[in-house]
Amino acid sequence: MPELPEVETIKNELIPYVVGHRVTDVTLFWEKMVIRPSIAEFRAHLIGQEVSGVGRRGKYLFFNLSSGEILVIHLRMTGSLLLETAPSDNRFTRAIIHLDGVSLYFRDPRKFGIMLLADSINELDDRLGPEPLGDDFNSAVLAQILCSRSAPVKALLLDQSLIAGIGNMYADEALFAAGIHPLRSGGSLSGDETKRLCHSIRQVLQAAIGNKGASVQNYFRPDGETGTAHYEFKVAHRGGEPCFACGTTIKRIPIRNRGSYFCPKCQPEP
DNA sequence: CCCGGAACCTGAAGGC
DNA sequence: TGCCTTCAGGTTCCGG
Repeated sequence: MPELPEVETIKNELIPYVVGHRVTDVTLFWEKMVIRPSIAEFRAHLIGQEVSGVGRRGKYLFFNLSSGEILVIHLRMTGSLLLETAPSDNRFTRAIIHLDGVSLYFRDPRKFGIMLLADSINELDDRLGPEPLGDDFNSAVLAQILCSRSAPVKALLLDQSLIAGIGNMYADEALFAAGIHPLRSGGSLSGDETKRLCHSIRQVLQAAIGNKGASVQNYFRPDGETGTAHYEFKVAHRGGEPCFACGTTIKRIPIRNRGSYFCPKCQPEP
């Protein structure tokens, strides 16, 4: 599942291959993935443009185009962007962005991924909370986000309009690192707990970027390689296994229809 | 505004 | 062996 560290890794690894190159053609095998404008306009606006930069906002990846427009891509759950000349398996290729010199294959078994053209980055900023690794994110900001909320803190961490980029895996990891039960209501956290959670969020995301992301299920880097961040998971996807800290069996419960993993001893009940 | 659940999708895994 | 059900989760939409 591409979350912030995975999208950051993809961005970093795409830059040397696409920046300064021109879009020569766009092939679409699953047209519903283009949100706007129309298919014809999407292709017409894209073809001929030079990619002047690649960026990330939350879990969104975007390409700056010489026209000033922005190509926005969201990989959702199973999407990947592969730099290939001849993919060995084209079953799940939903689109190909042809550049002079290289082709970018948008692979997505579940067809949840999307692309769209935007006039500016402001369109993303309007619906997204602060970047958790940005200078403007700190425990005071997090306290403001969580206070007076009755929803489970896990659900709040997953709300992209509150904080941008945290997904199911890293929400579980950050809550474990801070020793906070995922069902605790946002408003119930003490000042000390909020500080710990803020630090844990940043530490967990930064470490995962250092490991080039976590390859559970369908995440691949542009060269087809996997990341190694999942080898360091303490609770995520470890249901039924013993906690590394205390030996207690890691539990899994549904929160907002998401599997939530935690240690019942290290993260005491609300 | 706030909260929770369904829908969008389809491969993989487990049950019988 | 094979059919059926369930699970996976990022985002948006809808109802209370």
